[in-house]
Amino acid sequence: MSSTQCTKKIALVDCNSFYVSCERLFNPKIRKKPVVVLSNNDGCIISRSNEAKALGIKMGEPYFKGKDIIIKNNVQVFSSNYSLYGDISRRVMRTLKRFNSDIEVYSIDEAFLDLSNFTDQEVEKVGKEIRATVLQWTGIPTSIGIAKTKTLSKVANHIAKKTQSGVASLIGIENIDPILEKVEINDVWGVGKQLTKFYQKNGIYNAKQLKNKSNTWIKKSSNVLSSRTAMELRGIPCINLETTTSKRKSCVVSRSFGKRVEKFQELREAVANYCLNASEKIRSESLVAKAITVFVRTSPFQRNFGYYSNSKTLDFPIATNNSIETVKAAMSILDSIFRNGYRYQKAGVMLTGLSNEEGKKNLFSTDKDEKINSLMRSIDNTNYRYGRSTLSLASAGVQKRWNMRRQYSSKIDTADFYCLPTIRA
DNA sequence: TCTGGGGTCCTAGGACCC
DNA sequence: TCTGGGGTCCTAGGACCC
Repeated sequence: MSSTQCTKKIALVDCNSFYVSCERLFNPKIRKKPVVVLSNNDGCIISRSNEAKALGIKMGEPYFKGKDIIIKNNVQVFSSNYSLYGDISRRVMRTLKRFNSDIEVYSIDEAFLDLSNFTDQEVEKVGKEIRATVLQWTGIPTSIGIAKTKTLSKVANHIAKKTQSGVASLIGIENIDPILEKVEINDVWGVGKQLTKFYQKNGIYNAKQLKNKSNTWIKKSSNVLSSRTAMELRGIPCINLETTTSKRKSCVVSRSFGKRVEKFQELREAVANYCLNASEKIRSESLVAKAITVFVRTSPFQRNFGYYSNSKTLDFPIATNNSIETVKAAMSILDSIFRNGYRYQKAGVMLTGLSNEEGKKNLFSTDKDEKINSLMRSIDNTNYRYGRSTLSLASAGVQKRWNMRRQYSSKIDTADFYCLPTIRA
């Protein structure tokens, strides 16, 4: 059997500056200009155009710290608009599925594709075709890296980002050591801050050096994940393509507040709202939760007011997705972890131990449960039709002074007819 | 003044059982 | 007085990803 037939060929398709590219779709005026998109609450810079990167604006930098450069260079700033990005993302993924229906949607802007069916010679051409098609059909520019393993396709993708064609393949290259030598250890997929520190202390500064370390040493001094990374750098696939979407195991809704919150009542409202969102989300996926965790905290960056952070978990007697029950549990947790005299910056709700709804019925199920379920269904339907929080619980409040800031929103809604761009002939 | 949000997996250590 | 050893399960915390 020739090597062409038995080696895997994995492509990683990554959208370039994804959130910025989405904003640019509907706003041609900002196409060649420096643009950034901010995180929730307009807190950090989480997407940058190449022009913005060239100005030295860093990924994840707090907005207020980058403001000087931004104003001086007339950088266009946008609050994040996740319903828009989610919608564009689905279009991109749908396009990719035309080339291979078995894709792994890895994140909102990335997907792995199995191109093993193509020959070594064809694969780069196919990559270019994928790139051109996505660009033509969705308007989103991508970079594509192709290699024998996922970890190596990440490496290839780094290289693709710097090339004119936007596509880079490591397939068919006899010795990739010279390439790996140029990849800094912290740029390797699976190597974060802590591992970088650890590897550097042990004389490992680039991908080639990690590749050549013995597996037993890596496993002993780190863990199995790290040895998998090293194996993948050697071209041996250890991380499978996850083409079937598995049910999630937890659901978190948490937000930083637009203004610091000090009043118990306001904190209660916020947590009740997060709880409603989380419950609705798991209901929409036919899941029930075994337990709920609530956490609150003050800003970790401004400790001059005193730092406080606490969380607590409650188990439900019977797994549930009923908002009335989750809110009640959340409120009782909050009662016990709230401390007076702090300026709260963030709170959140976590539903854990999720499982399928069908398993929920048991000896103790009653008619009352059925009534509550149908109530939840009609709340969800109404909110779907007339907008979120048309129907809510009294504890969720109406003022929402704690709501997040979104000062720079483009307000583009792909589901809204009036937001369609107009084309003048 | 102003520092995001949502996931997964692994490991160590404790509780518990026989 | 002497106080084993091995297994499982659960959880909290940490590290990583985008």
